[in-house]
Formats: sequence, structure tokens, C-alpha cells
Amino acid sequence: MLEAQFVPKEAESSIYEFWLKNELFKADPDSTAPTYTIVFPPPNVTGVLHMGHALTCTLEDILVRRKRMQGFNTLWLPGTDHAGIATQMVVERNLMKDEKKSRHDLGREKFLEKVWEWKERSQETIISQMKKMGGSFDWSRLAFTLDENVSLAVRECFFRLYQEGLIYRDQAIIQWCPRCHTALSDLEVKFKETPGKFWHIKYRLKGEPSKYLVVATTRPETLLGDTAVAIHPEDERFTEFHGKEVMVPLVGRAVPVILDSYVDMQFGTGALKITPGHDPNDYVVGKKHNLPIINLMDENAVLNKEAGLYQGLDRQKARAKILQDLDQQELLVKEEDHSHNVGHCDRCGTIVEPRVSAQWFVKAEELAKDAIRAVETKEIRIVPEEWEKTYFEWMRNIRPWCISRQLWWGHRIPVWYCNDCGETHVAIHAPTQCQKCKSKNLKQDEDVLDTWFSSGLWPISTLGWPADSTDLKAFYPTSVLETGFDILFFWVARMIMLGMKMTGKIPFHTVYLHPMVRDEHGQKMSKTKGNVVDPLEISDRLGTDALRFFLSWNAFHGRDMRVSDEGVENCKFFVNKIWNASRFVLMHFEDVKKSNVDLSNEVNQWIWSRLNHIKGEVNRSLEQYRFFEAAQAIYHFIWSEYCDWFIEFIKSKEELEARKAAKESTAVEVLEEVLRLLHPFMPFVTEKLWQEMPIRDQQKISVCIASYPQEDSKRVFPKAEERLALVIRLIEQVRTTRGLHQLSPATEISLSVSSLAGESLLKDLIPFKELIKKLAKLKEIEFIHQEHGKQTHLSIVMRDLKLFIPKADLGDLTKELERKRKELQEKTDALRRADEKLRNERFMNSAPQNVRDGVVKQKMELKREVEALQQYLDDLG
RNA sequence: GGGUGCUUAGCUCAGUUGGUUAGAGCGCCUCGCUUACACCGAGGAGGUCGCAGGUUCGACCCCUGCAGCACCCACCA
Repeated sequence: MLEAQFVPKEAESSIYEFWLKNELFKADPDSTAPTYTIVFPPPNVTGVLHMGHALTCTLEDILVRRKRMQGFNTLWLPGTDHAGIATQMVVERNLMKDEKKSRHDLGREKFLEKVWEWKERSQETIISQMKKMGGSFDWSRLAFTLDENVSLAVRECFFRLYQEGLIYRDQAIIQWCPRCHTALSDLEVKFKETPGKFWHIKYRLKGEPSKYLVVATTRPETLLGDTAVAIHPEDERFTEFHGKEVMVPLVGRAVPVILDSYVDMQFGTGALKITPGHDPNDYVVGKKHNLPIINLMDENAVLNKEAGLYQGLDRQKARAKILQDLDQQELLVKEEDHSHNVGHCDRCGTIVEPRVSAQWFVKAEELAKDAIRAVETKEIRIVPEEWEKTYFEWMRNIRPWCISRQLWWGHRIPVWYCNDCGETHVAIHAPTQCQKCKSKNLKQDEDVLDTWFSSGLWPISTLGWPADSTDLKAFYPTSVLETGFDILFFWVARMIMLGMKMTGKIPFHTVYLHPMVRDEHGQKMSKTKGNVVDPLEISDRLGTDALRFFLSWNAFHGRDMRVSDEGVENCKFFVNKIWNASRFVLMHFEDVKKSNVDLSNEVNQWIWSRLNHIKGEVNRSLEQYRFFEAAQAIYHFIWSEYCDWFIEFIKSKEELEARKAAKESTAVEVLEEVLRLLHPFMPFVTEKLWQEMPIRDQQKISVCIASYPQEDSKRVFPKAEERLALVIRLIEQVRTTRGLHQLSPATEISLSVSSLAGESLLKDLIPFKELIKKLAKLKEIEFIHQEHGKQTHLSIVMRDLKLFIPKADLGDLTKELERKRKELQEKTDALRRADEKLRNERFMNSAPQNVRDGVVKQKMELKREVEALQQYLDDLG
């Protein structure tokens, strides 16, 4: 006998322990079974898991658990990511808070020790949270992006790409974060619409100070680094400046006026100052015209000695001072409001500064070619498919990927420079001496790699690449990559590019992109808004099963999903429903014989048939990653069919006794099977209940490895489905009609039943007479069968009314009358429309047979219904 | 500026090659503490499928235009 309630908090941890103890999640590289592999997107070791991780855990676990039950050799590989810049920031912030020290106070070594300590703690938390979510991970393969073998893979990859000329070092303008003191890739810069000003500034013609060009800029402080002013060659307003030089204000430097069609004549004043050192577009123009590059700022974006008088001021202060000075010298023509997009550091929100420096780059456009083709040929499928367009759009316009970061936490770039002769050595292992001058005085590049570089190798590095390991042979290419669409470019695209380049094979055949998690109002969750819903708190309070079911139920193919407490609570009710249904079944059928199913019984036929359809639906939906559809199908089956009808059917005293006496097992067997069907969604409660099932596969120690239900054509009984559907309709009709007829001593219900042949109708229903009587709560029931030509009418006479004479008043009655009249009107109209349709020649000629038949059938039914309604209203009125 | 989606019941969303009367969950209203479950049961109300045209015997679905919303990429100084 089960306890009255399922208490998730108490049950979950011991169930998880049971799974671990029996090593149910361990993949076997030597197995001959087909493999199914998912590599878990490694969470950053920055802190705790959020709802997005919970969603990932849930959806991937559903896929993995189902495949495992289907007999696949299943590997779900867990891991965590060092997350370079993000983690370094967190640790730096804590260091400042706790010890009032910067990382420079500690030095590189000591600081990294701190980060490792942090990583250990954070990873431990994350692992316990992944377990709490019920994730069936193979913990023996737990990986971290700074593990030795992962590092080796990173160096190997770097080396190979360098050998092929796909990695190179170059002086270029990159986005620099003055707070994080590092270069960023284009993707790590987020542009935000920011209100600003447009300042119009005079640039006097050299030698003729009365003549001048007016340049408009949003960043006057950069004029200190101007090395030209550009105008459009065809701009007639400025022809007299062609070939001349103008004076940069405040600086007193003469710079050429250059002609370039890049300039938009309509925009601003038509004259553009060129600052190659601090603007990506100007940099391009500068290169083209061989202009000098002036770097005005240091790593903190504070003006350096190039800025002359303004040295030592930061960007904002310099701007204010410069504007003031310009105004004083009457060089400031006007200022106007101008809202424009300003780049911010994705991590810390600081306004980035374009800066020229030497960095390492990957020629992504080369790698992208194969990656594009893989998706074009559908070798890699992206689900939902709409994302393919976005993927192509980005991949076809991909630009060089800046991979060096001026951080301490990460993979050190595997490049060594000779301090004596300056030679560059790119190597997998640190060289002991310079190849050119044999000096032993070598120094490794100070920078580390972009964290996404190692992430891009994740599917292969965790499986042992570059070694030709057994895991790599067995589990690569992996099956599905499931993640949020926000890291499609950061991560997924790069895994495809690097994976294909390194192994010649795609890393996974399917990419499933799940929606973004929002709060109940559709707002992004954020700490500052205070609307963050913590998955662990919810799981603690309402149960992991409820949370997981909620997440899968809401994993629509849209772009976001909303999480609400209320929603999860409703799923908790569903858990409770299953629990109680099981309680009922176990209470009565604890000692049934296995496979003792009476298939001559139509109620049994019906529930088996229904279950069978659901099995098919769930499997089909999951194959298409339609988690919501699968979840809804099971929910509907359990609640609205198994509980509301099947259990209610068998609950009547006689029925129940008969079944118990015969040890009839349908009730248990259907339940046992549906528990297996549901297990991937709700692993805990289903395990607990499955263990209680008197009939189950005793060979299997856990439902985790019991077989996953598949559609079985032998368990389809269309006749029974049809008849039971009729019975259900009948009972529903009795229930609805009954309240109305309180005033007459006996009531007749007429039911249209065109779907079954008339003659057998009565015979079909007789076995259900008692059932109907009970479920419709009638004291007396009588069937009357009437033939009207080709049509069959079934009338039910109910006697006994006092039972249901409720408190309905006359107001309800008139309302009901009103409704019935409206219904009659609608039905009559529909009948007329059907009639017209059947007289429409074109319809009869071009509509398919089944549609025409449908209309005929509909017309007949409507006709009967109209007659019945007419009769009914006449009686009443 | 370029791109991608979305607009269906009070809310969140399904609706798979155009085809009988457009669905679900929640919420709401009415009734019922019936021996698995009040974390329950029975019933009910609620939709001119964003707007305007077009194609078709027939359109939530296809085409055109418009409006509103969301997101991504670029960053014209």
C-alpha cells in the first residue's frame, strides 16, 4: 500500500542514489548496441544553474532516457566550462570585495590559484544541481574545459590550423573592453541604442583659415587621432578642397582631404573625419589611403601621450574638455541630439573602445564553407528549421574571429617567442630551444584563447581526440546537440566548423534549439529586475517531476517560454493524480496475474486501443523534438481517459469484484506501461511507482532500463473505440440533459448515432446498460429502439428524478430554452449550407470523394438533430 | 539599413502537404466533500483565426499589401 502522498523532496535523492549505485547511466564503448550520444552544453563555472540549464537538463534527459530504454548504448556526457572572461570577472569582483585586492596585487600564479578554488566549489554545486534535476549523466566521464586532455586538443587544433595558415597573428583594429582589459570578438560586443549628440566642428583649410570644412562627429575626443578628412569625390560642395590639407582643431596638425565614395553625402555634413586608430570603418579607409594610425588611449581607455595636453584624462573627461576648448576657439558650429548605437562589453557592460593591436585570428570564412554545406545538404539538421536561414545568413557573412584574450584564466596560447632572435614557435608542447638560434631563452605568449575556442572542440575533446580513443570511435559523431538559440553562433557554428576541420566528420546530426526562458510576464529574467525563478527552489517546493513536466509541456517551437509558479503547481497536481490512480489500482489489483488480460471485454479493448495510439503519438512527437505534444498526449491519456473513464468504468462494485476475482490485469498493465512511457519526463515518481507494480519486467532493476513502449498493431480495436466513444457520449448527454427534466416524471433522451449501423446499435449498448446507469447516476434506465426508414433512433427513458432534482431555478430553464433555440437556428442554417453545397455543381465535380461523403453524412446528422431539437422545444414550450 | 519570426478563447499556446462543426492546458462561472485523488469530480460560458484585397467549388493554412510586436546581424561617422 502506497503512502497517501508522494513527497518529492524525500523520495528524489534516494531514488537518484539507487540509480547511481546500479550504474545505470554508464555508457559502454565496447557494446555492440547502436549508440546515442549527447554532449551536455557545459555550464559556466561562474555560479549556480538557472532555469535555462534546468530546461536543457530536462529536454536532453528526455531524449537520452527514451533512447536508453529503447536499448541504445547511450552516453550523456556532463561537463563544465571555465568560461574565461566571465569567471575571471566573478573572482576578481570577490577578491576586491573580500580582500580589497586586484588580480595584479596577487600576480598571475596566485590569482589563478584563487580561480581554481572557485572553480572547484562552483563545479561541485553545479553537479549537485544537475543530479537534482534527475539528469541521467555518465558521471564517470565528467569533463572540464581546462582538463589536461582538453588542453591537448586545444593546442593540437591551434597547431594544425596555424600550419594550414588558418590561424594568423595580425595587427588589426579590434573591440577592446577597458574594464576587462582584453580584446573581444565581434560577437562579444552588444550594441545598444544610446542617446548622444552630434557635434559639428570646423576644420580650417591649411593656409586659408577663413575657409573650412565642417565635420560632424559623435566622438569629438577622437579628433586628436585624426589623420585625414574624407569627402565624396562627386560632392560638388567641396570641390575646392580637393588635394588640399586641413588643420585638425586643437592639435594644429595638417591632414589631407581625401576622396572616397565610402562617404555618404546625405549624412551629417558630408565631410567625415578619419580616425583609423579608433574606428573600424576609418581603419579600413585609412588602410586604403595609407594613412598613419594614431593610438590615443591606453588599456584603460585613458588618453596617452599622443593626446598631448589631454593626456591622463579618460574618454568622458577628455570629451568635455575638448568641447569646451573647441567652443572657446569658435570651432564648434553646433550640437544636436543624435541617438545612435554604442557597443558595450557583453560581460561587464562597459562601452568598448576600438583599438589597434596585435591579436590572433582564425580565418573563419575558410572553415565556414564546409559548415555551410553540411547544413545545406541536411547532413546536419537544425530544428526548428527556420533557424537554418539565420545560420546561413551569419555563416555566409562571417568575419575573422579574434581568438586571443588578454586574460589570465584560460588556455594559454601555444606560441613561444625567442627572446634573442624574435622567432615565433607554434607548438603542441613547449619547445626547449629556439629552432633558429638555439637559444633557450623562450617566452610563451601571455594571452589566452577565447573560451569558445575550447568549447568549439568540446564534442571531440571530451571523447579523447586527438587520440584515436575507443570513446571517439564509439560515440563520435554524436547524435543531438541541444541548446538555446542564443549561442548558435558563439558555440554551435564553431563546433561544426572546428569539428569538421579536425575530424572530417560532422560533430552531430541534429541541432535542436530550445526557446529562451522568460518569467511569467514574458520578461527576461535578471537579477536586477528580481524576477529570477530559481529551478532548485521550485524543485524543492513542488518537486522535480512537476518542474520537468512543466518545462517539457511548454517547450514549444517558439522563441521563448514563460515560467510561472502556478504552471508548475498544476503539473504537481498531475503528479498527484498519477499517484492516486496508482494507489487505487494497487489497492485492488496487487495480486493480479501477469498478462491476464481479458480482451473480450470491450472496455479493455478500448483502453488498450487508446494507449496504443498514445504510444505512437508520443514516439512520433519525440522523434520530431515536439516535447510539448508528447507531454500533452500522455497527460490527456492518463487524466481524461485512463482515470476519468477507464477507472470510472471498472469502479462499479460488480465490475470491480469480477475483475478482482479473475485477477484481470488490464488496469495494472496499462498503468505499468504508461509509467514507462512517462518515465523520461518524470523520472522520479515513475520509478517509485514502477517498483510497486506487481507485473513488470522483473529482469530489469529499474524503469530506466525497462523497454520503452512502442506502438503495437495487435492492440488496436477500432470497433471498441467507436462503441465506447458512443457510450461516453451517451453518458455525457444523460448528464447534461437530466438537470432540465426535473419537472416531468420521466424523460426521454434521443441520441443520434449515425456512426453505427442501426440494427446492431441496441445490441451494442446492452452490455453497457448497467455501466451507463451507474455513471449517469440513474435509478432506472430503458432503451427504446426505433426504426424510421433507414434511420435509427435510440431513446433512453430515465426514471427516478428526485436524485437529481437540483436547485436549478426557472431562470436557468429559460436560459436553457434560449440556448436551445439558438442552437436550432444555427443547426438549421448549417443544414441549409450543406444542402447548397450538395447542389453546387463545381463542388460536386472537384471536391474529393471523402469530402463529399462527409457533407452528405453531415447533412443527415444535422437533419436528425434539427428534428430532435424541434420536437424538444415543442415539448417544452 | 539587412534578416528572421510572430499576431488563433481572458492568459499561454497547438493547428503536419487548403477539406465535414478551429483544439488543449490554465483561468472563469454553476453544481457536487460519490469509499484513488477537493492536488478531486460533473457541467457551462468564451473565437467574424491582426486588418484589407486576391487565388479556389472551398482559406487559420497559399499570394499581395498594410498595421503592430519580438528577436538576430550590421553600426553612417
